[in-house]
Amino acid sequence: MLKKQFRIRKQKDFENVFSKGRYISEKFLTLKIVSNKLAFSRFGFIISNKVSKKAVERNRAKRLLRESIRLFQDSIKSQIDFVFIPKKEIIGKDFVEVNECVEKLLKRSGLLEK
RNA sequence: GUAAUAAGCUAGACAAUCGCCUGUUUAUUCAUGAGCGGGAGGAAAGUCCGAACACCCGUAUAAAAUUAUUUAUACGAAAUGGGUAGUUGCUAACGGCAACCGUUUCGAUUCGUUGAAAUAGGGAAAGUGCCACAGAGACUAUACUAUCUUGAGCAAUCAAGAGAAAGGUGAAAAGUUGAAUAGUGUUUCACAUUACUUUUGUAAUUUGAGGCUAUAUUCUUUCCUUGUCGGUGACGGCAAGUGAUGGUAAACCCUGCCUGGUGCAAGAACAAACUCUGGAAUUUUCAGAGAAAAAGUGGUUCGCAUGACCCUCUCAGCAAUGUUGGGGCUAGAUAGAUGAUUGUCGCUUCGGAUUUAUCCGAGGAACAGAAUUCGGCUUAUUGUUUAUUGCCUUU
RNA sequence: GGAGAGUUGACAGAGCGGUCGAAUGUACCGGUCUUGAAAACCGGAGGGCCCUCACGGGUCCCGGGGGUUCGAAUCCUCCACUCUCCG
Repeated sequence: MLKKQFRIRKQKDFENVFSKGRYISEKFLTLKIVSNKLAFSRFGFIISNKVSKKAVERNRAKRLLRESIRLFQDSIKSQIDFVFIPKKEIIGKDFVEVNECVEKLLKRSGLLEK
């Protein structure tokens, strides 16, 4: 789980990412990225009611994504805002599958440091 | 053994590593570290009811003021609309809960009663509406078949009228149900007498037996009214009466009771400090207009976690529930915390092995996530215990 | 978090408790017209299950369950789903 500092929380920040960012998508995940002026990277997650009507399933998906990002956090370049938008298919997936998908996305974006 | 219903309990446990939100103590570079703590439910859900709480509206009173208005306190009248509906009790309140009453269904019965289940259960004897199709007629009753009387006709039949017993239609047919006795009318049969007739026979009368039946009396039964007894009451028992009322109010409506409106996105403070005009004029307050700001205005803080709270005990009560004493503090996020990966043990399914209750391997563990709080209802759902009823098997 | 509206055939969309499996339009099928098509005109047809070689017949279905009523798409109630609004 990420600290509050590293999450995107403001409406304006989300709008900024949507208007200026580029996007990459994998099986059941879409990623939007844009650079920011801070010293660190920030992450946001959007899961709408259309993904699942049950709050348990939406929270579950969000927690898995955040846990996966936490593990990659040290190797990700700074000064980037990330927004993850999962699709319906994420419901029922376990941590290993989600983690693989996140890793693929980050590699394709070229923002992973070695 | 199995199924249904009702009630109760439960919602795997422990440990390790890496993380998240938060209370408090402490350190300093003042937003970070360290120490000690806390961190989802029985439904947190649906938002179907109710209450607390906050603001607004209206009314009344008081003060300032006396044209308006403002502030404070108290209350929620009337109308409309909405809700609710056996009785008594419980509750902060409820459409909730408990006990009882009535009704219905099923079963048992020694026919006196009794067990189980269900129950939105005021008023149809205040008024209005509706009752399709069928049927003669569906609420100011009516007359199709059949019956009787009168008239027309050779006859078939037609017309007018009577009465309310039967048939038929329908969910429902005019109205309490059934029985006994008396009895009027009508009709069938038998015998006898009289009249007519050649005879067979026909007509009338008496008697006997049978069918249908107006009416009367008695008994029984449903409802209603009155009286009386029991019960706080719903209601029940008994007695009397020249009493007799179709269904529908989850149709309008009537009656009793409840209800002012909006919801924590309520609302308050901070950032945010000012100028001008007008009313009153000392402060203060109200209305209107304007200006200003590093950025931020969908910001931050409060509301917001001591409560109709939880555990245990005493007493009262059939129970719901109330009460006495003791102990406890038990989530508080806001793009929204409670997660990830493992190990051991427990439960359980399948397969294999044999020592027949153990081992090995592969799995499984439901419904579901706080968002102002609480009381209910409803819906979803894992395992298990008890009770009742039904069914099957064995003794 | 809170407040509301709706759900009828393949699609849209009417529908007084009775004559309603249900108006009407689009789409579909057949026919007329045409060399052929379109348009126009005429006619037809909902779905599931059961019986039937077939024709045809029976029964259930207006989002789902339960109730009121002689009778429910319509009235009441409990759910499911879809959509809208509130700083």
